[in-house]
Amino acid sequence: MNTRDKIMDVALNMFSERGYEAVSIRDICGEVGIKESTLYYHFKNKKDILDSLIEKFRSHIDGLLTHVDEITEMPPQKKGKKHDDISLKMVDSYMIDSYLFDPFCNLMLRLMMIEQFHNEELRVLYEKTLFTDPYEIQMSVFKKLATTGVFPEKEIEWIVKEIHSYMTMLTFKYLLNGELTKERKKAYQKEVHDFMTRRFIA
Amino acid sequence: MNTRDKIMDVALNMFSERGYEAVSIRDICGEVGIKESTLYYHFKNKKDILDSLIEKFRSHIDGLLTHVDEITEMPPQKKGKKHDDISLKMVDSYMIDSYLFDPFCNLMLRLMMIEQFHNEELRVLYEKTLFTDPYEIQMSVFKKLATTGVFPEKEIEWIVKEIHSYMTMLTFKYLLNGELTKERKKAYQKEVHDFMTRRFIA
DNA sequence: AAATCTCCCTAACAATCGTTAGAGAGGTTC
DNA sequence: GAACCTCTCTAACGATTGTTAGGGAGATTT
Repeated sequence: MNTRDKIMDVALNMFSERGYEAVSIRDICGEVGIKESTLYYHFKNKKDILDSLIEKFRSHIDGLLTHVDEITEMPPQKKGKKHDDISLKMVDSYMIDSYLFDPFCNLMLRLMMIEQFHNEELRVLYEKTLFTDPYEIQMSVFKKLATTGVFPEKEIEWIVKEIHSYMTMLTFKYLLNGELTKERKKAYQKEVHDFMTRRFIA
Repeated sequence: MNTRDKIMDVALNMFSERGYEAVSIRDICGEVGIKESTLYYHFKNKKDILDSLIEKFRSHIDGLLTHVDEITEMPPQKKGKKHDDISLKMVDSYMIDSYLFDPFCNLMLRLMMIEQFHNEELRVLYEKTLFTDPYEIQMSVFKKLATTGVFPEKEIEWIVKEIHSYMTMLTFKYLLNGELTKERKKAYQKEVHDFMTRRFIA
């Protein structure tokens, strides 16, 4: 990892725990192992580090959304296959592993959570990433499932609201609360599984 | 309002927007209209302001929880009265007006949200106030409703989980996101009403 | 071989940080 | 009237903040 990436990595870890203003250039440089003036060779000022992190996150998210689009264009599942398979697969693989649990994304979500109240740009990104996008993705997935006839079309809106609210609550409870440990990840996954099982199988 | 209360009021407003470390003693004193040394007559140091806010919040919450206990000891509703009346009343009056919408509590919740990642005391309080307590209160209310026979007992756990997750999601989406405007409050209340209506009446 | 570019350093700048010593004005108690 | 208490002030302290000027070692280009 080059110096620039190292700075961004260390800065994100510190920003997401203590907040942007509370972290000093010297804190970051001390952890990276460089002098302050070296940091200013790679970034024009402190704000530039934050902006670069936001930019990196935006393109990361764009990549994920494109990927989700491809997934939902999959041909309909074979008959006989339980319909929770596809939804769980989508939810597990894309929403969770490469997003909520992904170390970079998880720290960025924490940073947005912390900074949203005095940084309008981050507030908008926070709302989009945690509320708008997941809801629209789930809606799109379930609308496609509906065309295969597994749900009555008119119930879809409330089914998605139910899933979305449950997963959002769990996200705040387990993934954006304290350190992201394996235990929290397991607790999160267990609750999602229980919910999906009860809602779509039992 | 005396000087001490004014300091706490201004400090909470600033802490909840920019975070504890990012707010300086001079910021607070400038807004209150006093010199820094005067602040140190009322508080022994900066941390003491935060501790006093936490203490105030704790006793505020204790009062609310006691009140909720009294409410749930109400005699069973008359037959024929729709069971959503009581739940909506409880939810509206106690969870919302005197908690989530209450200016002091709302700012404290934002402060806990911001500081939870590097203040274990606030993290624990945050988890209790936003997740544990509301869930237990709702569970207790609905268990009492069940004794009147309006719900099958065995479904209660999932009914409460459904309500709790929905309200938690809405709380983060509308009440702990941006400025707490009348529009957000209305949007929150509308979504709660729609959910309750659909879930328990339609 | 000379010149340029890349990346890091030492050393310092003015501004701001949390905090404190000590004084003074106004009211209450001996 | 002297002593005391409550509350605010002026003025300063050492430490830390973001940032910059200028230099040097090593690799690359001319």
